[in-house]
Amino acid sequence: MYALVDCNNFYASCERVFNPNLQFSPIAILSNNDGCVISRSDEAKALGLPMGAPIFKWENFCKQNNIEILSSNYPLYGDMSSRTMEILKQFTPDIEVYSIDEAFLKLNILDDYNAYGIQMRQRILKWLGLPTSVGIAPTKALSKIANKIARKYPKKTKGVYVIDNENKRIKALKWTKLNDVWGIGSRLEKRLQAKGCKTAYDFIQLPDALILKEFSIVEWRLKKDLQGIPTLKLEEVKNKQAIATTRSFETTYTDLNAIKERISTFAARCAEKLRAQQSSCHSMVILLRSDRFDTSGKQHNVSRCVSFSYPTNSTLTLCNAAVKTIETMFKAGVKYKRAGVIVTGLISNTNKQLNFFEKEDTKQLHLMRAIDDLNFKYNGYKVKLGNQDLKRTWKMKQERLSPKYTTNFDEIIIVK
DNA sequence: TCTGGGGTCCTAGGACCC
DNA sequence: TCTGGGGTCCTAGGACCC
Repeated sequence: MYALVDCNNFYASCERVFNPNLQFSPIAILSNNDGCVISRSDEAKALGLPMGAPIFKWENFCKQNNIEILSSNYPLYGDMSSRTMEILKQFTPDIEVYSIDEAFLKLNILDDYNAYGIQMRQRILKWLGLPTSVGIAPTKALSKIANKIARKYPKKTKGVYVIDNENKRIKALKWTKLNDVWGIGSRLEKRLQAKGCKTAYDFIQLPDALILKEFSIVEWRLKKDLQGIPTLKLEEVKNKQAIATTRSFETTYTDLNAIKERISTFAARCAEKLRAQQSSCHSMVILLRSDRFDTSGKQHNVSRCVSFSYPTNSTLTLCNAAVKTIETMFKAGVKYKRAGVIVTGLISNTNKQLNFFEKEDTKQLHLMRAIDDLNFKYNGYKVKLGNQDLKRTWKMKQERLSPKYTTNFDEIIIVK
């Protein structure tokens, strides 16, 4: 059996743990740059504040309804997340950390799955103060649905729901709307509706042959999983395949130089992330996007891939390539709103293959180590390249940030 | 004035190989 | 008139996830 353990309203719940004043008030957490709402407490949901609401349009609404608005505090959430996962690992080593706030567990116990789920839930609540929902079923896709039921009916289920027989499975599938199925997004929902499907149950009535012919192997696997035939397995902990640094700008840019400065910083950040996990990349994708909300402006969305002759994690190499590439992508007259760098083809430093004709520049390796050491030592005062945004005229908007209670001694909670 | 960011997986099509 | 088949690798783009 598989269990899916999911923290309820994770970001909002993390804030509550350390700030009792928020215990009963509606809360909304904002995205980077304080742009839109990405997490809400149950009270805020009940008031009608939608997910993804751009805050500038909903500011008054929040004020009228006394919704507390907070900037996102990723150091706090990341730390609370790893504490949650540590607790779950006490129950089984077979765990897949699926996202910051949820994990799949493979359970091999003989009886009473419900009691087991209750135990997991209570331990996380008691030790961390975080409420969770637990769904248990024979497959991953079904455990997602069980989880949704537990979440939807907290009183009746006490936060834990187990699908352990055919009746429950069929009932759950008929209850689940297409769009609520894990793996069915809005596009797929439309295509399935055209086939006459409304619920997950309707979807699994479609014949295998039709699914393979008109959809793909992905949907076929999903169908099997929903039928109770385990097809989606627990994913091993594996190295990342890509590392990204992408941002929306706080304003739009029409000036190539400004974009070059930003893209150079994104590339530098990717290089730092690579070095931190002791790996290198052999290619890099540069993205450039115009303002999608500016309907009158010219739209221009491009991405371009660059390959290196041998795997690298040097800030110099990545920044230079990124800046050179962006020059070829930029179109004058377009208002650009977002850009990013993604490094792919990641390989561990210990077994990277060098090019036969070129020697790895060891000087650069030493330089990078020196830069990383300095940046670590003088936290906040970074050594940067000349083509990065040295003046740093922009800054991330985080006007309502809570303290880093668990990861910074200066911000630790004070008990009076 | 102000609309997130970081990932994964799949497919199609082209280039190239024997 | 007739011109194979099977494979890999790469890139771009789409869809989906939280």
